[in-house]
Amino acid sequence: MAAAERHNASDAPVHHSLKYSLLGPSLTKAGQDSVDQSKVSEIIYNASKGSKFFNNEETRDKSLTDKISKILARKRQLERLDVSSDLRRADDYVAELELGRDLSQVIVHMDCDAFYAAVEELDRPELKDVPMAVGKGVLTTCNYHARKFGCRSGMAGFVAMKLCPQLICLPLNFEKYSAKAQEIRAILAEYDPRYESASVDEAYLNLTQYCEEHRLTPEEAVRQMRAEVHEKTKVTVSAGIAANAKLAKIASNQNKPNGQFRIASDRQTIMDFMKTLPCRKVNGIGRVFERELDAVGIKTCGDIYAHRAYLSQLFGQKAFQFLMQCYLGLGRTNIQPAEDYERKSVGTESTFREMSSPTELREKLRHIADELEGDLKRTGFKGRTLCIKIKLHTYEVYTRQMTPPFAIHLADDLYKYGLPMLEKLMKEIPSMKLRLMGLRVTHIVSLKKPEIDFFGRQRLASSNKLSTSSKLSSNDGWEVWPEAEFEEAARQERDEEMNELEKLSQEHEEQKDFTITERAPDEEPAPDQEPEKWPCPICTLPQPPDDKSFNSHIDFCLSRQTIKEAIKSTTPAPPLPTEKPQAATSSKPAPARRKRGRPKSGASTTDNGREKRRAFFTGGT
DNA sequence: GCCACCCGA
DNA sequence: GTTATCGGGTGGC
Repeated sequence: MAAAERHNASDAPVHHSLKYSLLGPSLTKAGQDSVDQSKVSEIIYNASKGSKFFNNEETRDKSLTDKISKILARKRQLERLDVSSDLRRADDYVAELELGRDLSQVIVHMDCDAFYAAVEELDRPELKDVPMAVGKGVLTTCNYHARKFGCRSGMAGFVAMKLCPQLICLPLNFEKYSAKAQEIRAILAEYDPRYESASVDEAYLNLTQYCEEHRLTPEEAVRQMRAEVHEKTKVTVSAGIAANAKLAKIASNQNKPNGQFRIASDRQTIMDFMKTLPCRKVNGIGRVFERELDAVGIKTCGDIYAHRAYLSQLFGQKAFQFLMQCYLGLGRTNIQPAEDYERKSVGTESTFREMSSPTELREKLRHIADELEGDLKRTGFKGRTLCIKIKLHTYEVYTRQMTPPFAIHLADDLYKYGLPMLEKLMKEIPSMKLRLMGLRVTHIVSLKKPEIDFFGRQRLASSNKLSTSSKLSSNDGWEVWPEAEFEEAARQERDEEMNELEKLSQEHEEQKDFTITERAPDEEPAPDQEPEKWPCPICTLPQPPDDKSFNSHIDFCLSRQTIKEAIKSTTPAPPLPTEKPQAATSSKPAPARRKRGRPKSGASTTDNGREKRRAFFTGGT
């Protein structure tokens, strides 16, 4: 007994960061201000101790500690070096950002309070007065009674039960939640028809126009909107009002639940607000990045400035830019429907009881392939690259990818190309026991005929809003090109891609090892073909799309180039990620074992109620 | 330019 | 007894 206690006492301080990490990713969420975190932490720690999950967390914690000591060593090194050029670059960047600061928009982030739990409470009002959570295994959310006990979203169910034995856990009912979400969205649309849903229960709105037209202050408009939502749907929402999305998001957490908060749109107010704001409050800074920043002496966004000369070298260019924008309180002001964002991948994965038998694992893969086929059918995509993911019983994760000779979407193909990767992993990791398997396709190709624009994004059903709204970014270049011409060009490009794909597929069926035809420049054109120089020097299409002549194809390509250039040159600041062409070979041998990458990214939205995401590290101001 | 891995929501 | 899905960044090669 005494020995055990002594042991506890001695290893507790060592595990300080681990305990903090075990508190979970949603530590900054509302409702736990009055909670004794150290007590909660002890309970979680003791409930988890010794489990495989815990051991994995411990490993991760150690390697993060190692990584941090490297960062610190690098920092000490930099402090002895001449960083004046980095300092100047940082100051130039600040000046540039400051020039682009836009305080003219009224951006609102609205967030439903404990949404899933709130919806369940509507059906069963008696649950309002007791601690209750939604989600089995892992809590998806919980009501404010439960939060008083330290329960939080993302927490393991059994841990939550340790914290609060009387906790009632309900199963998820997504249909119910999306139905309610639709009711709410209908109201949001009255305030901003181009509102952007960030997830089922969150949305961004630009109320600039609404406030002007109705002669309302932002506070009044938001109060009215929240009241209307509450009245019509019986759900309470919190909201943040500010000059940009990043600030609005932070503000919406300020007076939760059922409250609102405005950060006034003047520079000094914003700077003062950021000065004392803990970094972790910013969307995109999670547990890991928080620890890294803390280690170099950055706890609040205000602290960032003093370290500006080192950030790029310590955390990378993107993180540097992101952090400087945090310091200045800058964020994006363009709010747009989630459908305007381009999906990049479709995948599925599932956790199961540990298994190691090759036969069972193959069956599992087949099942996942079936699932993915269903998802691809529903969403209307094929994928050029197939990725497999496995999680061992130790929680170690491995991924492998390969590129089939043509874009795939059928379960048979998903399985056929996935299996070799799985088999190879089984060889590399003797007697491996798995707890999760997943498949995902990337470099996806849309099979949907309708409305795909040059960038692969879906266009709006009703495009009139775009051209008529004067306030809304007239600088994005859309208006430059007549609608009809645009549509036609988009249609052509679609058709060409389809043709190319079909060709590739057929080609494959005929000859096993297909390679992109790369003809030597001096080679003779095939006899009965028109004078041409395939592959196309502009779009690299290997051969004539359908019955198009080379010249007409070139015309099309050239016009498309100029359109793209026009759009690019009229598009404002943020350096968009460069377009990445695709093509790949099969998977490589596995060096394996842990490494650490850099953080960055986030935000999720839904198309039909499902997930999607977007970047803020790249997001402009 | 691809791949594997990691982070965050 | 610790999820599922997606986007993005980094570093190695």
